[in-house]
Amino acid sequence: MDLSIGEVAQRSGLSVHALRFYEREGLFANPVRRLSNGRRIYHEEDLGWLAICTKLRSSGMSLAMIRQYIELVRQGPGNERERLELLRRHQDHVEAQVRELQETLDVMRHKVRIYEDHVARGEADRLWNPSHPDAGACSEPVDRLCEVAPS
Amino acid sequence: MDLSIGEVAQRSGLSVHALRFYEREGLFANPVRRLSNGRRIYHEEDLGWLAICTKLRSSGMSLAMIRQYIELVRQGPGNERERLELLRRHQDHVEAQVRELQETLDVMRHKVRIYEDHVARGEADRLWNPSHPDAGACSEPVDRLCEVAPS
DNA sequence: CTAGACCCTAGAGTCGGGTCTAGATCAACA
DNA sequence: TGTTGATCTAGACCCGACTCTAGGGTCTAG
Repeated sequence: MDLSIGEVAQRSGLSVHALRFYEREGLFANPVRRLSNGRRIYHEEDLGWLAICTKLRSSGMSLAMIRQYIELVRQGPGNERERLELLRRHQDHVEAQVRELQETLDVMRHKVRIYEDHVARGEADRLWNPSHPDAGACSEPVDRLCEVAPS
Repeated sequence: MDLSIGEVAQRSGLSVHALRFYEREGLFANPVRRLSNGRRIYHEEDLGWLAICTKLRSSGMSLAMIRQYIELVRQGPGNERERLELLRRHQDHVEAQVRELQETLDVMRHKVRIYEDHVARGEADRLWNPSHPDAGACSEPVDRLCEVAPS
């Protein structure tokens, strides 16, 4: 069940360019083999790894860190502690990201709700306009727009 | 209560370079005023906006999208629906990110737990080694390493 | 009066992560 | 047989978001 680079691209969602690039960057667990004519052959398991890779990437792990991990794997047994440490570090990192995003969501939801209210009431014209000539008492100052805390 | 660019940099966590860059990119709600000698003066409310800006950035909103938003604000009232739409779009985006990160976390926790188990049991040497000469029955194939689903 | 801290502009450089191009090879089909 | 279409390599290019440099001004303290 050999796969061409095109098939792998389709099934992994990465471009053929990206696949070649990843290979150059040493991101494959097992070196990509070639047909006698030089063309790459991949296998199902490469797709599995690419799926993980993609997840790691989309969670902000750099290619450099992925390479580090896969290098440890290629070195074989004996460095499990290091692998574990690396994984834990990224896990912490992702957890921190989630917390940050949740905070941002609080802010966003707050702002969205306020806009919804005012748009719904049709009062929108008199609000949220820091520099309108008519600003006066009715419009909110810029720092209203900029409030950070959702409460 | 005027603030110099240096003070704003300190208090916002952005570099003076970044502040000038943001200004060029049109990311300030109200245009940054200058002293007669050309130096920028900022105010407290700019810090508020910068704090939001930073949150938006760290949640993956591009400078281009932030500029779009702030341009709507500068245009004054009448475009609240557009602002709302823009905010909602980003909110959806952040929510999707959180879901993705949660999935990634499932994978990571799973892998971490397995590594912990095996490191703890001191059996680590016989596992996780796709290419070791000794591989045989004891070691896990690469696709074990690459499993995606945590269950 | 001068040193040092801070600021200015325009524009070049950097970095990560790809993406694309040129020029060549090769297989299959009409 | 010639034309697709997929692949190959090396290396150039791109984009976003800064970051830094050069060359200069300004302010304050000693």
